[in-house]
Amino acid sequence: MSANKKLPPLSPAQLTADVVIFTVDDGELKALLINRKEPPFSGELALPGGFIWKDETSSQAALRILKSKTNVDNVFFEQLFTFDAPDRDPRGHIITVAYFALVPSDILRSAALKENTTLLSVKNISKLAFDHKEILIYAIKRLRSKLAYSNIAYSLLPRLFTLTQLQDIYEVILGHTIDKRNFRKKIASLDIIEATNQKQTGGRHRPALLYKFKKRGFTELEEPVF
Amino acid sequence: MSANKKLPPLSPAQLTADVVIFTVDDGELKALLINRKEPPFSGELALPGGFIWKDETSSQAALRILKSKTNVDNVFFEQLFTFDAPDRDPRGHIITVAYFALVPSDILRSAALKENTTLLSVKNISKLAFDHKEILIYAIKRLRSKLAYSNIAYSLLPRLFTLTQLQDIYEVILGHTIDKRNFRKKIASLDIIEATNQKQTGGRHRPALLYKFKKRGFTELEEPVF
DNA sequence: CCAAAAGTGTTGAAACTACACCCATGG
DNA sequence: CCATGGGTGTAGTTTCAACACTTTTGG
Repeated sequence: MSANKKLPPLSPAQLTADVVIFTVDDGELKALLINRKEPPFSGELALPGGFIWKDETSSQAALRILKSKTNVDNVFFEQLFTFDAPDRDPRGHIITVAYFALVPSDILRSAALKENTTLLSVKNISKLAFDHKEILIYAIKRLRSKLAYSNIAYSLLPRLFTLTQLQDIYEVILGHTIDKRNFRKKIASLDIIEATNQKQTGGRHRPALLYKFKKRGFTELEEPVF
Repeated sequence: MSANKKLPPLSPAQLTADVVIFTVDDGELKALLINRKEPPFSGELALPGGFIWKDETSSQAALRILKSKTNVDNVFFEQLFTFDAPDRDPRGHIITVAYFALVPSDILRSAALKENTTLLSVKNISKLAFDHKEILIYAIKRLRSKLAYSNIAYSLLPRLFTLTQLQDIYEVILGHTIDKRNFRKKIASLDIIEATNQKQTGGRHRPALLYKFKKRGFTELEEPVF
């Protein structure tokens, strides 16, 4: 912010917001993608995103985009990184503030029923429009470290859930299996969830106790969960 | 990036880059600040920063600013966060991509001799121009977690240093003392530094062995250093 | 010889890892 | 009664935290 006597030409960049919307579904980490109908990159897959409007912050724009795709806005959501490589958009100097959000799979599955929208396992995403693959890789990395050091799993599960469902979230995102007894001991010691008196119904096996998060909102942890 | 049939008005934001330049000096964490000579916030302290020029990325702008203040550019440096609250700059909608850098204290001390430039302990920074206090607080938080999980201390020390100097870095930034023997055991187990055959001279006490980082470049660690 | 910082090991506590069997339900 | 996933404890190992004295130099 220092003053310049003779001002050099300033960057006329336009601003967009892109949102990586994750869920864990069917044992896989998936992201919501849009099948682009217009150039550039027509016919390719891209992250949901759009231009930031006047009198709107990037965070408001990202939330608007999230809500337009999923109808939810009370989920975990944070700014990731700003991408501004000069050649990232063929239309010119367009920079993007990337965000990521975590949404329970039942909500995202119905969202993906909309036209042009798909829910894809990150393992099967080979190429995306713009630099969106790079954004996605960055988002996965951030997701892993946030999951290990916070309670954000609350944002991937329904209000009531079983310990096995919770463990699946951790195993899928961290990418390795975890011993069931050790996982339960660790989660109990973190004091972030509590048992309810309800049980899961419908399985042909012993019904699981249902748990809930003590706080459905971001809480940082002192020690990692595996 | 979805196409809009009727485009709403887009944000005409201008872009700046601000850089939090840290050092550890005299047992304190300090940041390089500029005494502003022109409005807005004339006479107040601010982070070094400036408008992003045409055909320049935010990272290039931040490095340009860093180099103009310190004459170094081979130090640890990364993007922090993008701040775009609509009222953050009284001149209008100006958003900033914030970066942070770590510079050895001898270099920053001479840099701070320039006019309008000062090196201030973060404990003594009460108020800054714009939202720069918020940016500084965010940077300190990021610095703490990066320090604990990487080798970035290399960027705060000369090429050769003593174990006590290294320990001081950790104690000052993490904000608590560390047992000397435990610190040395932990650092040794991380395998990121190695002893040289040189010794520190000049103290009226037993000379300390000088060490160097095996790699002077960012390396992520698996386990935290305290 | 004195002051000052460098350097070095051990022990008890806590946390982590690996591991196997019984339980409750639906079909 | 069988298949399926739910639920639970212990022992060995590793890591962590606390703690005090000897060494080397300069003045």
